[in-house]
Amino acid sequence: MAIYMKIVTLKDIAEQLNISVTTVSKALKDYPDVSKKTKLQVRELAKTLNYKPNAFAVNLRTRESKTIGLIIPVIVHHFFSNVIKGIISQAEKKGYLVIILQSDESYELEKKQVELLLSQRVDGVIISLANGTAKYDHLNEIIAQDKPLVMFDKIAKIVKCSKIIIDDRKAAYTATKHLIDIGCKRIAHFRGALLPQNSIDRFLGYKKALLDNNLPYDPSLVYICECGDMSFEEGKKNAKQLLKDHDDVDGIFINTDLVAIGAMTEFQQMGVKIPEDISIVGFSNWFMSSVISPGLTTINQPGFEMGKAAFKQLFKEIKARKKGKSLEPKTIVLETDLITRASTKNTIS
Amino acid sequence: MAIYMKIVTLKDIAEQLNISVTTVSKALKDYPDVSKKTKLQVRELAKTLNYKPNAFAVNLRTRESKTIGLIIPVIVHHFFSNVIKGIISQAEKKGYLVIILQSDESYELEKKQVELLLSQRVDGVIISLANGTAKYDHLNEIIAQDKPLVMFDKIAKIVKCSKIIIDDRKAAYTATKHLIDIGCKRIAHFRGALLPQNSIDRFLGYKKALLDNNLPYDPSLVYICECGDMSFEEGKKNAKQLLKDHDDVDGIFINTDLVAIGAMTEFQQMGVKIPEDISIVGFSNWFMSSVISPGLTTINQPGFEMGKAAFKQLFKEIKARKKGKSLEPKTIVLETDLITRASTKNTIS
DNA sequence: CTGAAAGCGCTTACAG
DNA sequence: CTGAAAGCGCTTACAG
Repeated sequence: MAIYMKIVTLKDIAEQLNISVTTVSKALKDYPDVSKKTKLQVRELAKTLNYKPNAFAVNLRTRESKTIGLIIPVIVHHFFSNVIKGIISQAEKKGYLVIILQSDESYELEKKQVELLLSQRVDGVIISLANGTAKYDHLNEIIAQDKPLVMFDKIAKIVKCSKIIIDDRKAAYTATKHLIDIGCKRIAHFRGALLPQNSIDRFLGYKKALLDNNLPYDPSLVYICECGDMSFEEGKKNAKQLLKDHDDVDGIFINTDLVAIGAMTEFQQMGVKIPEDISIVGFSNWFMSSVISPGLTTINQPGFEMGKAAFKQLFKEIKARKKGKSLEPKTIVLETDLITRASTKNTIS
Repeated sequence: MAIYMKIVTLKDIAEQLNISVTTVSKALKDYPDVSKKTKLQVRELAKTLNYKPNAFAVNLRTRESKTIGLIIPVIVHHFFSNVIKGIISQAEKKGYLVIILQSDESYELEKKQVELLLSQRVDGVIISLANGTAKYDHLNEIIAQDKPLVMFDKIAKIVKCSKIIIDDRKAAYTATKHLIDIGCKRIAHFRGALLPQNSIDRFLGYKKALLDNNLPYDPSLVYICECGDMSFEEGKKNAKQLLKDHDDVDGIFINTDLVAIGAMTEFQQMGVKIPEDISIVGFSNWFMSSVISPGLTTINQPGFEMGKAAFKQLFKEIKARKKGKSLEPKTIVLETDLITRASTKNTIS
């Protein structure tokens, strides 16, 4: 019973007005060499018939789809979903659509997804690497096809493309220094996965803060996670292990809030008091961290801004390519800050 | 210095093998009327040259893009990001890509985004309506173009398309009944926005539970939110107002966990004890609700499953259309359950 | 088993 | 100011 609309093409408009398809096309695109009268007629009819250019044909002709691809490790994740939001909002402003894929921290999946996006001929790719990614052929293929590629958060330094990051080493240094400043002497670190550059840098920042402040660096205080993406559980597990291994730890710098919250949950169940017995600093500033109790001191990582910056950079590179230019890869470093809450002792009070 | 790869077409392969483009195309698609020998040759060369069909051309010919559109009110949202994950994971299995747009609870934006998706000629659309959506022309246009449309969570009953929902009325009834069972006598309700069907149904479930259990229904106990998407703040605001208006309330059924968490935060700051003074039940079972203290009793809403079901239904309809059939719209109701935590008094202990 | 041809719906260089 | 023509890279009905 529904009234199905016929899909209108340039040809339909041309026939109804008894002019050529060429002229219709030009009129709609406001070419200067079409008479005002014709333009008006064409536009009016196009509106009446609800004409929409067939994107498939336009894509084929113009060799661009106004669509970009985004690959992220996890979607249900405060930081990453903020990045998605940033990318989408910025893309929409410039008339671009975003195809989103989730690599689930798997290199194999990530590789397949890059292939998929390339075969869909997206105009560019934004990616945050899976923890498992240690080979970069799939990324180099994007570059070899002369397609813009922007990495953010979990990057590979060796890949020649633009990157949007924070200064992970500095942020981790600040986080650890805060623990030192409030008097912690034995500071552990839950670093998460081994591979990603940001986890390496955060570890280095932690270590440097210790050494700069005359605290010994003890490798047995650093907990690595071989697991996949079970952050909350990982925090609980590490916390339990830590209590067995070391009874003298008085502070922990934990890579990622979700892990920190897992650890706090475990500690509270075991009767360990935060911050009286152990002070905790997280990383990322998930919304959750502000509503749990005690509130979690953490490093604020600007997800939304990273997303915006990533798309802006990608867009610049897309535009440059259209003009036949090629931009030098650029690395943009966004600011972070320490947000102190009740999970670390307040020296003032 | 980078080695740019030439993009290979069927024509390139055909020329190198001295056969026709037709045969190459058929060989790659494993048509039965091509000799084994030719097929082997073609495939091998295609592989060597890293041939990838030009999706733009394929789309134009086949009139489908293997891409669907998804419009959701908010991305940074535990429930919705789970839905996204469900849709993407299912779509990937079937070789479909997903373009995601965020309506920000705005009808105007949502309308524009539908236009965008239609002009991109996606193969189908999945949507959860903005709170502000009260007109459905844009949705009917999708249907008029004979494109599959699936709604989930925030639906419009009047639109003739498939829907994936939960039994909101029943779930709200269960939530309210739980408050009654543990002895609450004056139960308030934060219903959120006025328009969306699910908020209406949840309100009706709340009301019915009261009446079925001989508790008077008092409209002044129902708090509506005219604001946009500021859920946490909304909870705080309502909680504050509630304390001013009514000092006898002993239970609240709050639409959406995030609002509930805002309310709990406010109550704790005001010295109101949960659950001793007021018991609280949320809706949606955000991860956060399990780690705050006290834990929030809530209704578990299966976001991931909803996403999967939504794509599955859309896929069925896409397939049916290809065969020239048209499926009757189907409404799928997923199960929910009550998860009791410390925010409601435990009658057993 | 192979291939010439038409066509999907646009855009644009070119001619008039 | 207008339009015929070529072409983007495929797919497929049809002929041989």
